[in-house]
Amino acid sequence: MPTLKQLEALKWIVLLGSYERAADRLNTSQSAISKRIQELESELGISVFERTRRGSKLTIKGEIILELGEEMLRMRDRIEAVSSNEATPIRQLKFGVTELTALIWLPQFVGELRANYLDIQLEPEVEQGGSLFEKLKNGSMDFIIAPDMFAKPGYRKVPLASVKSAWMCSPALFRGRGIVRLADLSQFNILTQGDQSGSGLVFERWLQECGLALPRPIKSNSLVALVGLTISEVGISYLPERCFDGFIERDMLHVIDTDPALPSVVYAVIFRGEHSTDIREAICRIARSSCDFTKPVMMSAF
Amino acid sequence: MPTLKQLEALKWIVLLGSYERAADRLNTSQSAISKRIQELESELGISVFERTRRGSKLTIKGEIILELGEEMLRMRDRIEAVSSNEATPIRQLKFGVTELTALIWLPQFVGELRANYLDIQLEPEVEQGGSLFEKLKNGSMDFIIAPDMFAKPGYRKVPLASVKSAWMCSPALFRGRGIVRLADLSQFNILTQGDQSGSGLVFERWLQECGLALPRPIKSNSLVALVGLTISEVGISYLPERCFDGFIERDMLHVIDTDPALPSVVYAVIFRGEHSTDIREAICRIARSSCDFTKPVMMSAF
DNA sequence: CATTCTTACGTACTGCGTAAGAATG
DNA sequence: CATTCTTACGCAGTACGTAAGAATG
Repeated sequence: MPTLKQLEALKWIVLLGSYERAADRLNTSQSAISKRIQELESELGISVFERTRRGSKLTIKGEIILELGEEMLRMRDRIEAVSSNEATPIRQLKFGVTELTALIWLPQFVGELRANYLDIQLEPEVEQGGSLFEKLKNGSMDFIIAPDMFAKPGYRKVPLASVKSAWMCSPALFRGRGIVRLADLSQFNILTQGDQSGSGLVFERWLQECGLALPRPIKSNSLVALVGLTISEVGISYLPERCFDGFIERDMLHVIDTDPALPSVVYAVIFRGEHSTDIREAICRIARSSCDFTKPVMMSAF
Repeated sequence: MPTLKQLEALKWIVLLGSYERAADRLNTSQSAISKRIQELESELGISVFERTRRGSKLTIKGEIILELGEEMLRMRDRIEAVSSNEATPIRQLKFGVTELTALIWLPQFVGELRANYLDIQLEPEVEQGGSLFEKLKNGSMDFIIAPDMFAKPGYRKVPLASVKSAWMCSPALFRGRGIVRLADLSQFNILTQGDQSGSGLVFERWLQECGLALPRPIKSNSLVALVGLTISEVGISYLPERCFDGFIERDMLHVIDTDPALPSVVYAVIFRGEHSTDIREAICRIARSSCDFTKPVMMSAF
């Protein structure tokens, strides 16, 4: 069990180049630093430094540990920052959306938001539902627009729309019309968003319910990547319906109907804490009026 | 300075609902758990629990601290995992690309990769250059394809292509042809990828060199979001040249020529460690043959 | 021989467990 | 009065500093 002190020692040794300088920086003695590293190494059962000659160098694993350690230390700093900040001031409005929203109605939403709150500095981040929810939880976002499947009690959820997905592939892979049996899907490569994605989760549950084992899927965290890979005949994927009608018309994508159809996902505006405020209401109103998960998207370089 | 033990106690208290059960889980006494929480609170100078009645509830800050703490604990676990794993087995190939690559030539790349290495399970992640490099550093990716501006020594970089950016906006905002003075740009809202992005960094350096102060930009981490916002007349942005020619032809985007033009960014395949292997060479060869940063992208829902 | 890390050893203090006390419903 | 957290107190082991020793170039 490595401790933060050990990782902090490691960080400063690497940064300053010697145990002594690290000791100075941390207001302690060289021997203490030496011990921290020794304990780190003995507890992990590896060497973080290559103790060859004078200048010690990090081992491969040492570098990885350093990197993870630095991230942990940054989080510790954030904990301290959160603790000292009395009621964070009126910073900018940070919010998150998924790629689907970014592709379709984010501009509309941002436009209206800016029209109503000219003086607010917006910072929209695009990530998968799971990551968005993490960031909402840990306080680095003010609200998110995402599938509500990640939400637990303690959050204010305002539903926007239900989004339906369908299996799609390149017509070159499969052109069949009618309803396809699930077992027949497994002959194709499955392209999927990982379990950080709302639709990814839906898919995995659906798969379990159907009792289907899928052959080595290709995972990616990006919707546009998935669409591109699907069009390029790498495999089949489940994509939001309607949005890609442009591709279907151009015969670049083909919808596969399955019998237990893929379930829908409900998108919602989600806030930390269950209370309501004027601004929150305004955001929801604007989101509700701008949102549209069916507008066709065209994007093609393939 | 919170410690991991304190945060771990917090985590299990919340998870199991009582000090006692947390103590059991951590093989210690209730009083030890109580002390850890007390120390956590006194060191941070806040309360993490609302000590009302029987069932104590987390405070708002407490929830945020819990969340950050859990992330830290996950990282500690990863450190231990990295340390115990002797030379990770032949897991899947995890790699990262930026959105630009995902939009244009990722399918081509994945297709060729799969043709050459049928048995490998691919996992392409799409993120900004900075995040990709972090993940390469901390060992959660095998290689990345990104602007090489983040790389330090200790990495194998194989350049692919130079990508040039240009200022663009909706023709509705500005239609002027010739060369525009920089000062005149500041009348528009600037849309920018944050400093996690390669082109975002380039932009900020460029801005400093020009001595230009930019008026409250809208930051987003997503290229498609940026393009959408630009087309929707929210502001001007710097986008890769050529890729969006389709929009320019359709009069949805307009290029603004500036005098010190925006500098280019060199994309590269980047690996941890400077050595070369057969697989690495193969990856580079395939990347070099598939890559194409100029193919026009069409994507429109706006 | 100068620099840098490791070892040795005595000490101070942190954090622990037992057990009793306070709060709560 | 049962449950759950806090306090009190003595103990043990951790982590530290000083100072001397080993390695390296």
